[in-house]
Amino acid sequence: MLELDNVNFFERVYEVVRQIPYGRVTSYGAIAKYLGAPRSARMVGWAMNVSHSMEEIPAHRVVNRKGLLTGKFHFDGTNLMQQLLENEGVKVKDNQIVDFEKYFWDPMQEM
DNA sequence: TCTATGACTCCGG
DNA sequence: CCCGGAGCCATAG
Repeated sequence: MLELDNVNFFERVYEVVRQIPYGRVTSYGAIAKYLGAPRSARMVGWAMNVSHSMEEIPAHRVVNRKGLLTGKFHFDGTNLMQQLLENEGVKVKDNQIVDFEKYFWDPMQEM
């Protein structure tokens, strides 16, 4: 069966996430909006959920609009997501990125 | 087919 | 910024 557009949507999500520079972060909504589906931010999250079993996607660089590590619970370790971000020089406090606006990477603006 | 759910976001208070 | 409520939309059962 030929894959539908929603599969391309997933592939595009992965591609955008891979383009996130080292030490930078973005939000689900920004990616969704970049892909032309600003209302499908949740689908981006779903894409991340199934992506961890595929190629190595830096999902830890994708957080919600508040810079909160909402997906940390989906990582193996309890604080693995935070550790990965801090390893890239991103400060994380109480499951939230410090100076989120400073590290924010907007695909619409940067690409 | 319908209902529930969620790694979201926006809006009003 | 915090809280509660509503909108959105693909997936699971």
